[in-house]
Amino acid sequence: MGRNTDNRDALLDAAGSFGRAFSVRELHDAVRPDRPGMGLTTVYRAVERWRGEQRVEQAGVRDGEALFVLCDHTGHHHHIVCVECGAEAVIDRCPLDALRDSVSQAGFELAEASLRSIPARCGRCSS
Amino acid sequence: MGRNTDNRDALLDAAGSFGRAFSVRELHDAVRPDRPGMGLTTVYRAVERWRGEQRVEQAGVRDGEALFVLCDHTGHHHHIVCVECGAEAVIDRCPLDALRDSVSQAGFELAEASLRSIPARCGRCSS
DNA sequence: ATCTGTGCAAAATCTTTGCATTAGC
DNA sequence: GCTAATGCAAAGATTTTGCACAGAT
Repeated sequence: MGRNTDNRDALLDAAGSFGRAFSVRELHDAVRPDRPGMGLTTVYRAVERWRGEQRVEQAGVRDGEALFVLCDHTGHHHHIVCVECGAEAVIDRCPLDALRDSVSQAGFELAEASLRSIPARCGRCSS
Repeated sequence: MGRNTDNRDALLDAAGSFGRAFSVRELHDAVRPDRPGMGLTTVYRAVERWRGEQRVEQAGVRDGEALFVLCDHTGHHHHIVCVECGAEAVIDRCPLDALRDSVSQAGFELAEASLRSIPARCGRCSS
C-alpha cells in the first residue's frame, strides 16, 4: 500500500498547518524551507495519492490552480471553503437535503461528491 | 457595447443547439462545418464576453476543460448540469435556502454565483 | 475613417509523463 | 535485492496574449 517517506510526512504536516484550502504550488512553497530539494512533481503525486485515499478533497479552482482541503474527519461531513482566501470550516450535519430534493424533482441526482466542499465567502472576505 | 458579428451569431446558434453544457473546444468543433476559418481564439473571446454579459455561466470543469451553459433566462434561477454528459435542466425556485442557512451558521456567506450551476447526474448517467 | 473583431502564432501556466537514481521495506 | 518513490527535464494541454489585417459602424 505504498511506502512511508519523509517527503510525504513533511507535506502532510505542511498541509495541516495551512488550516485552509491550498494549491499544489502553495504546498510546495510551504515545505521548501525544510526540504529545498523536493520537486514539484512529488507534491502533485502526493496530492493525487491522498485523493485516492480520500485524505484530501478538491475544493474548486482559483486562478487556474486546483485547490485542495485536508480531510481528517471521518464519516459524512462537508467543508465550507472561502472562494477568495481558502478559509475553511467543517459542518457535520448534511446541508444538502433540500437541494437533493429539488434536483431529484428535475429528474437528476445530486452529485454529492462534487459538493463536499461548499463554495462560500468567509466573514473577512464577504465584508 | 461591442459589435455584432457573424462569428458570434454562429457561435450563439451552435451553443443554443447543444442543449447542454459545452466546452470551448466543443463549441469550436460545432461551428467548424459552417465557418471553417474561425479560430479557436475567437471562441475563447466570445465565451469570455458572454460571461461578462451573463449570457453564459461556467458549469464546472471536465477533463481539464472548462464547461459552460447558455443562460437565456432572466431573473434568479439555477441550472442543474450533469457532470458526466452535460445535460441540463433549469429550476426557478431557488434550492439553496437551507444550504444558505447552514453556511451562515458557520460564519460564511454562500457563494451563490458559484452555485448557479448545480452539479448532478442525469437519469441516463446515474443508472 | 475609425476602432472593434479576428486569425495566426507564440507565450504562459498548470499538470503529467519518461527515465535514471535513490531509498524504503 | 526488489520495488516504490523521487527529481529533473521534457512533453501535453488548456488558455492567454501580441500583432497585423479584415470588417463593422
